[in-house]
Amino acid sequence: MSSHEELRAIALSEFARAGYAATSLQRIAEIAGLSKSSVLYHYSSKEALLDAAIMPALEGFESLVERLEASSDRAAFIEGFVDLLLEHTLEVHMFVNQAASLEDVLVFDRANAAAVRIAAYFASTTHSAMERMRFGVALGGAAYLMASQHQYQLEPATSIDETRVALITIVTELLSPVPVRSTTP
Amino acid sequence: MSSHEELRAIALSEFARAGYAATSLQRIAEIAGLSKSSVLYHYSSKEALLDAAIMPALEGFESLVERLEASSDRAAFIEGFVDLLLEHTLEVHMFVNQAASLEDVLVFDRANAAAVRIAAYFASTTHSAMERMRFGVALGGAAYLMASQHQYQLEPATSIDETRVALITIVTELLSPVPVRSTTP
DNA sequence: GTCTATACTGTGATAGAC
DNA sequence: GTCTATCACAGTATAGAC
Repeated sequence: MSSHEELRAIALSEFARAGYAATSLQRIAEIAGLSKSSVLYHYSSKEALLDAAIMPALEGFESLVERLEASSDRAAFIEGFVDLLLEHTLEVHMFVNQAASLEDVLVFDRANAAAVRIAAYFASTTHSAMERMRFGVALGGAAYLMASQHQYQLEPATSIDETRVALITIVTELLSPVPVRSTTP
Repeated sequence: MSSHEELRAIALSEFARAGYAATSLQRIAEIAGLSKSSVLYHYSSKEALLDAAIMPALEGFESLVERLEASSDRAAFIEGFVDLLLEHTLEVHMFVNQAASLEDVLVFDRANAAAVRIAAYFASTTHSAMERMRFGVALGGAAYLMASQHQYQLEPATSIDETRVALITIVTELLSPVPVRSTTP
């Protein structure tokens, strides 16, 4: 692995674990076995390192949103969303845990904007506050679950496939028209 | 409002908005119209200020967990949980967004521990991975929704009461035995 | 491509005057 | 209770030798 790629991986892992602000270039350099200056040779600034770490996941996310807006295919969106969560655990963790505090960073701006577009899309398909909140709980909950599974390891190791199927099921249920169970006796 | 209380309120708001690490004592002092030193007269350190900001919400959370463990009353727990979310929006926002990066801070340690106790409680009542994930999505999603509603204001101002009822409904549905809709035609 | 040395800024915190 | 002055330190970033 090139120094470039290795630094990106280290940065992503440390930014996700300890937080962007709390992670110094010094620490990243130490883990890589380099000096601070060498790190800054590969990436011209700390923020450039953050950009590089997040970018692939961000682009996947943005293209997912575009496909949803173009096709309105909800089932495909849900599958793509869950797959994105599973594939980019660390980046999701960062987004969930630090998007708020990094709102002035370009790459997080774009991620936030994409999230807003999803919210706007679902808001435009319904006028019920109840359904809008179901969307929020579903997508936020799935992302949050992935983010925290990465933190606490108390689950008896559910397999990736099992996780994937369960998440798709739960999100699909929440995004479907309300079953109105109580009013059909 | 006393300086003491005012500083606590400012700190909570800034920590939640910009993040703990990214908020300097200087900034808090400026907002309060004081000097850094005066801030440090009221709270002996930055972390002491964080403790004071979070403590009331944390105690409410811990007592909620204790009541759940003692009574196993799920409905009461869900109501209490949602009410806690609505009452302590800023603190929830902080917990969701920064618990990971502040794990070495005492007050967040306790909050994390309480969250783990909830997860352990629900894990002990079922052996199905599917149900465990439903718990995670429900509680995480509700907390995440509250945290992000505070960020983006794109919702057409859902009332507190409406929000409360919707959240309780959604969480209750997710924590109920799976309806198995597809296998009962 | 990697290093040492350095500049500069901002941080949390302390001491002591008022 | 609030201030100014000062501290020691860590932060990002740059310059230049090798």
